[in-house]
Amino acid sequence: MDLRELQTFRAVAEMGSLTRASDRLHIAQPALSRQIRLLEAELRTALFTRDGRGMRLTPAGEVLLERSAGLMRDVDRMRDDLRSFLGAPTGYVHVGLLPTVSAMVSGAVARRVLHELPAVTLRMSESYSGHLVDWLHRGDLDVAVLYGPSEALHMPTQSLGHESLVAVAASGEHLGNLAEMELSRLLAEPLALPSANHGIRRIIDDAAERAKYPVRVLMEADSFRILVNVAVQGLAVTVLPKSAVRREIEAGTLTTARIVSPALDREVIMAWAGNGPPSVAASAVTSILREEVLSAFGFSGAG
Amino acid sequence: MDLRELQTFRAVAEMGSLTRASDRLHIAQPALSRQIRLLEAELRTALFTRDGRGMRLTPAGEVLLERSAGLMRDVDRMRDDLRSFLGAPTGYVHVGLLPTVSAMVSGAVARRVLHELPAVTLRMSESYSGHLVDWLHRGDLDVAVLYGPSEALHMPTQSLGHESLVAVAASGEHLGNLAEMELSRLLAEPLALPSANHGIRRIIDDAAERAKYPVRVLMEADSFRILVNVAVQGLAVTVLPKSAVRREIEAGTLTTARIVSPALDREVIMAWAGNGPPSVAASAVTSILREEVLSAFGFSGAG
DNA sequence: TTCCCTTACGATCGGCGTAAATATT
DNA sequence: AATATTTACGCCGATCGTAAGGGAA
Repeated sequence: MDLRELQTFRAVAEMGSLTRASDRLHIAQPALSRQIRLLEAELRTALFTRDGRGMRLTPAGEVLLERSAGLMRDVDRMRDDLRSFLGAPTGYVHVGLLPTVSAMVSGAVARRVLHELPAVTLRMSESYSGHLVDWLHRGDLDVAVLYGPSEALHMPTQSLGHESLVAVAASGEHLGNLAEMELSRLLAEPLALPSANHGIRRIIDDAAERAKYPVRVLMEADSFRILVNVAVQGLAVTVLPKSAVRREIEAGTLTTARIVSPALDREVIMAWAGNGPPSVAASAVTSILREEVLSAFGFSGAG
Repeated sequence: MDLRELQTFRAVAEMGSLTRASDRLHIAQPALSRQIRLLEAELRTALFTRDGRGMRLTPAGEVLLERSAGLMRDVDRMRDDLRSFLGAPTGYVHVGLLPTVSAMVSGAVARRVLHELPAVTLRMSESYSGHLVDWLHRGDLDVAVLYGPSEALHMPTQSLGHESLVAVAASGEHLGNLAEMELSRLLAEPLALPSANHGIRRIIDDAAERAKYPVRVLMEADSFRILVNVAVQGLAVTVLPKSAVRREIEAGTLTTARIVSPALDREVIMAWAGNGPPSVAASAVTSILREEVLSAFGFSGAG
């Protein structure tokens, strides 16, 4: 068993065909056929069934595909760490960001990593909490910025600070010049919110339920950009972290009001995949990411 | 980076010399020199310092040696598991046993594994609790039988049952024909015990301390065979699990008395290394081991 | 018939082993 | 001077790519 054979196996398994894998790997099909044959001989187990229309994994093949994934990651990370040993952090780092966080820090993080960690290949993915947590558990992400609470994540986390949520509406509409707005009053406005189980929505629903207020939304949208656009149009009021709409506030297109009775906020945390210590490169990127999040959210230090 | 290169690296690092590693690997020195050179080139890091008297690891080399160990284990286990997929469990299984347990079950376990799991290469190591726990944590052992309590081991465990300790002496000496003996009376006899921090000794010391009895030992010996021999000579009384001296009891050379006020016992547990699920072969051996321990100790089922 | 995997075979590349050179204590 | 690593070089084996063969839908 060879790392090259394993890589070939994975490509074939993912492509479902020697022909397509040979395109991706830039190796002739017969060579791949031979590698798979040798691998199956060594393991004394059929990894694929050939059905004249491609290659499909046997149960044993499924097992190998699963287990080899972690192995290949470990190898890559070890190689990167050794290369980082003398000189600059080197390697591949995959960061997960929530859309609102991404909007605030992705540009600055990208710029700083490019300048300060030139040997690091950075990948940033933007998605929702549930997905990010899954990816962390699967080891696809090195680090992610999410919203708490951190319990039940079953992985190492660090709190960065608490961020308050504000009601957001087009300037001159709905909110008037109010600096504060009670939750009960907010819930009477026409609302555009994310759908159930998204971070912000859950906070609002929980607070409303505790206070026995009903929540009636005008429309739901699972993208904070859509929500911002809807608010800009003056169609509805939405709820967001204030820093996510800083630009629109400065441009004068949106106004905000702090929500009170109760005050709504959420905890910003960093989370790491639990499998082994982070790579040198991932640690370096994490430092930058932490600094940028703290500064973008106006947090002081550790939360 | 290649698994073969990694294996070569590890051999050189452990031998401290290309020449000696070439003996062990049955490969000419220049070939090894070349492999190391290529590996260092790929990682862009010196792994060894050459000082005319051999090869010594650099700090980067130390890191690679450490991290590659887990990797190679993972590879081997994956290969074994795939080979076990169709047909009989296959591969290498390392079992750790305490001396007393080893005396009772190692023969039966070896026989059954040989017959029932012919494709498994079994290795059994006998040592004391502290060592076994270390080896489990380092991943050197697949499974071990130890004594509880299982707390603070920080690894998966299963309780097999509680085993009572008995006072052991040569027939006709010290114990007379007593079936039971109070702890206070036991402590007045000339005692041969393991030294502090060994499992049985700790139980005795703890019980004595709780009852405010002083513990005075005639001699200490960190081997249960020595203790048995000392007891057979009629020189002292010792404390052991009854099943460990079953043979001598049947031969009539030793007699035992159950210890009461308080009754002393210890929990027999199995423990696994926490890193990843056990291999197919390890699971199969574990089943046999569990059955043999339960039967040797006269336990009924799960403890 | 079409698509895809397998077999066959010549060519190339990489790695091993022997032998000589070099460096360090 | 002795010991151990590195360099040089010829040889063999492994793997690749091209081309032809074989099954299944």
